[in-house]
Amino acid sequence: MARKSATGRIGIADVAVKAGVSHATVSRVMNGNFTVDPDIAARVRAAAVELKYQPNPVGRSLALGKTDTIGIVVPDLANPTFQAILRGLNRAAAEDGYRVLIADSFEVSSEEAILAGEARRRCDGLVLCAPRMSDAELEEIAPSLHPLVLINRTTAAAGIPSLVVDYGRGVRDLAEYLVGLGHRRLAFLAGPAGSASNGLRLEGLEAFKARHPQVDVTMLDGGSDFDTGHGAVDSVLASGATGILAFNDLVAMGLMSGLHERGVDVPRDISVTGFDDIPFARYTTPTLTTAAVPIAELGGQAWRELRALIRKEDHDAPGGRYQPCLKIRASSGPA
Amino acid sequence: MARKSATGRIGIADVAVKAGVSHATVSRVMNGNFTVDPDIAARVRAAAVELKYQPNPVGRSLALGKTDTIGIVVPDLANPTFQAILRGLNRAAAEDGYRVLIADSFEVSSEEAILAGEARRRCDGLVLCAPRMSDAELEEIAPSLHPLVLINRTTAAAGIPSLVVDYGRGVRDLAEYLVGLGHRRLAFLAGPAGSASNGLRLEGLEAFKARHPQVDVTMLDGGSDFDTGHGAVDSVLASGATGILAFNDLVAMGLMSGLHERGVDVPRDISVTGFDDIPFARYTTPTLTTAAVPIAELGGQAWRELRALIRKEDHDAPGGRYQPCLKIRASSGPA
DNA sequence: TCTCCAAGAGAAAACGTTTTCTGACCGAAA
DNA sequence: TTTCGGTCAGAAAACGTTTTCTCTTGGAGA
Repeated sequence: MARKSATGRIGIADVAVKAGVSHATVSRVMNGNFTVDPDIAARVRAAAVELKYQPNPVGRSLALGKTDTIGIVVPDLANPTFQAILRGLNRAAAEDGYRVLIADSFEVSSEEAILAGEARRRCDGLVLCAPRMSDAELEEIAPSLHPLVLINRTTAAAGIPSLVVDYGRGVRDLAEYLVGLGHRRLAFLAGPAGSASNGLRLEGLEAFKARHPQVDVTMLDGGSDFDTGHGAVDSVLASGATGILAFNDLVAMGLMSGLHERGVDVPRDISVTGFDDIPFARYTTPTLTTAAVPIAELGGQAWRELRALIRKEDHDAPGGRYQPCLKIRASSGPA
Repeated sequence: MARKSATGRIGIADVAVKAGVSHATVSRVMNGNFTVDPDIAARVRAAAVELKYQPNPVGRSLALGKTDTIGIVVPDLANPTFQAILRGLNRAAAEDGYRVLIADSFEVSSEEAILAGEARRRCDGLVLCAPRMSDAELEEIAPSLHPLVLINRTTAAAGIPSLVVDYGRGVRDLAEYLVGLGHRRLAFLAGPAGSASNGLRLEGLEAFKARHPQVDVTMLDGGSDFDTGHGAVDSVLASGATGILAFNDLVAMGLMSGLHERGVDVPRDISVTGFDDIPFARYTTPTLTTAAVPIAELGGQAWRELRALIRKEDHDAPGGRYQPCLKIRASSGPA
């Protein structure tokens, strides 16, 4: 009968006793060390199977100094973008035998640093997604979080790879596209004020305005979800714009829904564009013109960067800049 | 200057040396044990702050026999239902200071048991979401995973709380509703063959058919995503049904998109219903009639069940059955 | 036969905590 | 003055592994 340790679980000691060998030998056998006599190894394996021995990962982690786990900190798990990054990250990490621990800051930026630190200590590395904290704070804590990979944020701290989507370029491409269709009055339905990706979009729009002084671009306050778009119908109509650049696909969908309720036809009366190309964008009516970001791939790439850091490989060109790709669909048309 | 241990991190030993006390005393101070002289405690705290000491959770876990982490096993992280459960679970667990470790089986049911076992060993408890494994296998491994909470699956093994959504009831309600509108030919666009929740829906439909022998219900093969619905247009039209019960909202949306492309008007020509009431259901055109499941709440409840198990509280009425609630919207109308 | 070397297994240290046990010290009661 | 009891800090064990070090054994070469 299996003797149980204090915790009630079978430990390496139980196997050792059963097989009549030492702890060390059991450990060697379990780790495929070939300096063990085949007969003894077989005996140990038999004992392990019989006792249903499963190594305790916590003890293992302590001895090896690694957890085979990485952490991801996101501002909001409900956001499809972060969900996609998480998915890509988890898939890629799983292929290398790593697990993912979640930390959601629920958009409370003051908690982010503590949360990240705690997560980091339990893991071998960390992915920090679009942190809301200030540049100064990020730069200060970044070194203590190493190995660390940033997504949609950069920092001056050294040795921190950064994967960023070129939102500025994407929104500029969308604006150029609308102008090409003959639109002369555009409106930008902005995202959350503090958001770095919103800042990048604004920069892109500034560049656009510099090239097209004749085009009128109205800035409208916004947010990042359905309701934002749905609630922005009045201000959009009041702006007189015929081409609307929504912060993202969710906002665009909310807006289209609201416009539909008012009897405004998209794209005949107003063209609407989103951003992200979430899966649903293909299935709205009308289907949504947007800028596609290979977002799950971003998660996969984040893992590869992190893996290189964990393994201390120095690999070429850490970090990277992702170019969004225009998806022209039915929600946009001639002015 | 902070002396560094072999791993390069500051440990309790460094603080002890700095403050001129023993490990034990530092540990006591860090854990708010009041049997320590206030002067010494202050000295220890000062040393800890100066060295930026942060306790190593792995060492802590080993000593305490707990990780303050729970695991969740899902068949597919890309599925909005599981995302919502994860979100609810994570939020509720975070409020109690617990973290969530993800394990995605990618629908490979043969891997589920191993995955669950590995996840469990790193955590204090496990939530198993809609496992695809057989009843026999589930019953066999369930005891070894304790504390364990099941979602959308039950098992004969003792002491395992189970939170299930009454999909059968939901699909029956939807069917009754369509019949009430005058539909006499229905079609059910089924989900994945092995899925337990699909099984429950089928049971519900059987009950419905028993009550309405005059109604014709066609069964169509399906799946659980957009493309399934989109690709099912032909078979749906061929069935001659005027009321379509889609496996879930995603399938319904795909179907509506496909019907729209064919010029079939929903709900004038055909009524379509979904299941789940995902956030997007409110924003499709036409808005989607569906059965709402408080799915994120399910995640929260799963945490509370698990917490009770971890704390060894015996609480009343473990487990529970969730009744879907009809959301009548614009995708359904008179036959 | 003696020495040397290699192979292989056990003892013990290490990882970083918590906690029990032990012992020193001090004040109060006898 | 002695003893008892209580307080508080340090020593050491415990958690479950891995790994280094040490020791034994057997075989080969001189």
